[in-house]
Amino acid sequence: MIVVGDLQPGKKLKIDGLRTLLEIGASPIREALSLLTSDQLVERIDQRGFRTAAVSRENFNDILSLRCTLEEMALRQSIANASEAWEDELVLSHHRMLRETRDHIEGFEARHKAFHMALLSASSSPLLLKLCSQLYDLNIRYRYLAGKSLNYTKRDVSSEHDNILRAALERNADQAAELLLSHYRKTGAFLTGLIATSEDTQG
Amino acid sequence: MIVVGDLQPGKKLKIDGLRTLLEIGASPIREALSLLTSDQLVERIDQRGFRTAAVSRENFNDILSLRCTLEEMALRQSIANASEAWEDELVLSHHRMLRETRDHIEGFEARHKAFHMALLSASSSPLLLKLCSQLYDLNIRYRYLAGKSLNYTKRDVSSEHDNILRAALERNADQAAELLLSHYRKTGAFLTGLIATSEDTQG
DNA sequence: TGGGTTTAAAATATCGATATTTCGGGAGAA
DNA sequence: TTCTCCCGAAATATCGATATTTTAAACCCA
Repeated sequence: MIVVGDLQPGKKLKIDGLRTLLEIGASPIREALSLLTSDQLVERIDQRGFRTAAVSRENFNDILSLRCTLEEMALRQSIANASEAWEDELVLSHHRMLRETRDHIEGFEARHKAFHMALLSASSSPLLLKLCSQLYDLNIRYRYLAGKSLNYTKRDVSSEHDNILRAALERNADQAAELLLSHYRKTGAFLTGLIATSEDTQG
Repeated sequence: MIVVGDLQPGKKLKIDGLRTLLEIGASPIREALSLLTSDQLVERIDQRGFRTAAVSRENFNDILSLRCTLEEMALRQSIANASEAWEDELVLSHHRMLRETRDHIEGFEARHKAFHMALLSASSSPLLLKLCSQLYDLNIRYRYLAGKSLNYTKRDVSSEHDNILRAALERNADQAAELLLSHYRKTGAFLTGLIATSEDTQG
């Protein structure tokens, strides 16, 4: 709900409110919020409860920058360790993403993440993969906040994805990394503009 | 307690045991364990409770590799943003570390971390700093596990620290980064050997 | 004797309730 | 009017207890 934007950034998370909303006790909620705290999606304040992580352009650029560094690292490792099983999974996730794009826009985001994680999945570093996954979620949150309306799926991401896929399958790490980072920075620059307008809406 | 090694790696964390040990209720313990889960210090298993994170040479190298990448990035940012306040804090933390080395070995680790974090502290990326802090804790855990006996403080780290400090104060990012990474990799290689012997002791 | 099932014990996850802390309003004094 | 102090309301953090799940042993049957 935080990622998708159902809960406003910087908003106070009243446990009692969530309790009735989710129809479960307070303990599981506290536990969930505690977990999300370390994922940077929830902030904890002294003895004043929890709130959703604030958003800002600085924070967004921070995420984007880290993401580029880590994903490039992971991608190069992944290509270096490439196996046939990895290839299969990559092609499969790519196809599923395309199919989902046509049929139900709903599941696209999940497929999109699956594809990007598949690119990195042959990396030998579990820690790195986990960080990339977390940063992906932090980043996607901004995309949702910028407005689900932005039909960014219609841009030219499709061909970008195709090119990344091709480079990866060709084991061309340099090109794949360049394309991937370009892909991120392009959407990043696009979102940065949108954030500027809605910057003051945070509590 | 996990970092220092009071709780064995891979060991099951019985809530009731911790409850009597720490003399507090079960709820705070669950919450603490949940938080540590995202810090990679505690692993959660389906409905079977928690356990301390397992250790392995792969995991150690994983941590070390990420640490080098992220700290270099942070250090370069930090030096780029260097201010007089940063200089002051850096020199201060370095001096405190030296003083603690002479007087009470106990507090050395805290000072050591403070010094290393001070090096990075002028970085413009809060996320990056948080990650570095987490990775530091993961790394230091291995040092404790390898044995507190290893009087590594007597090695030659002191001069290494001096050189890093000097390079940082001179705003020589390249040299500082090289020295810092060399510093980590040297102790890393040192620990890797020790880990090999105690690898099978994990539950 | 060995395998599979049942059953009891233990541990976990959740719930309801209490105590502590924080937040906001209102009364009183300068 | 404005500042301070105090009190009441609300929310949080913790506790004790219950229910669900897991684990391990005991049992029965082949």
